Amino acid sequence: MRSFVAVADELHFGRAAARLHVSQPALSRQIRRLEDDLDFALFVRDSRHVALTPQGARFLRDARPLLAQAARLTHRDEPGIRIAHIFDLDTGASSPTRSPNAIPRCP
Amino acid sequence: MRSFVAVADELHFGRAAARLHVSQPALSRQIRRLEDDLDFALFVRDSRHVALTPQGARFLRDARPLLAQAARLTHRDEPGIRIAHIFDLDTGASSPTRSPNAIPRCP
DNA sequence: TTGTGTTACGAGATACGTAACGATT
DNA sequence: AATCGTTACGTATCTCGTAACACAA
Repeated sequence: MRSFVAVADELHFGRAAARLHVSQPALSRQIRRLEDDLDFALFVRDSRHVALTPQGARFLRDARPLLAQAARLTHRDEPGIRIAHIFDLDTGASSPTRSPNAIPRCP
Repeated sequence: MRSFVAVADELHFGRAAARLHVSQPALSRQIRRLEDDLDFALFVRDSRHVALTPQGARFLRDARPLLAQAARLTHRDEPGIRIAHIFDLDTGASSPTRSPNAIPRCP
């Protein structure tokens, strides 16, 4: 899906591939595989232009927030700023038996 | 993440593996890989009990809606009911040049 | 001929299942 | 002894990058 969004942004497989640090054939295959999984076409390849299909545009609208949320999940404490939820502070304090892995990422 | 939710539901690797139609070692590796990617532990394995860590519980709260949304994206027209958005009706009608692939899934 | 997307193909990485292991009850 | 999670190991599958191809401007 990340690859799909990149291609949808660039509307150009070469530039999208460079942006993703992947070869153009690999990207082409990724998109085809996604289309096979979804059972509908995401792009119309005009062999000179790349355009979103209506279904591709719809998928794009839903894919962006999903990727954003997933990124938020995965790199939760990556930046230098720690963000905590009051409930987490609570749960963290209520079971101080043994911190499973205390990785001091922000010294 | 689907595997993680299964284990979190069952709190038992064997049952979760059966539910996912995968072997127990494979599931164990999947969870470990996810923990490695996230850089924090999701479960505490007591060699007799499995429990969520506070961070695992937090991850679970966020993972469920994300998976639900992803499933909605992937099997959009799977059931017998077709759901359309008014904007999609519009976009579909505004470019009737050529339907990229018209797969009549509901005869 | 140049630019762009797609196939072909061999190589490396990934993920699985079976089997063996360690720990706990 | 039984149960439950993990590690070892060989194998099948997947995915990549390079090279070759097809097609249009």
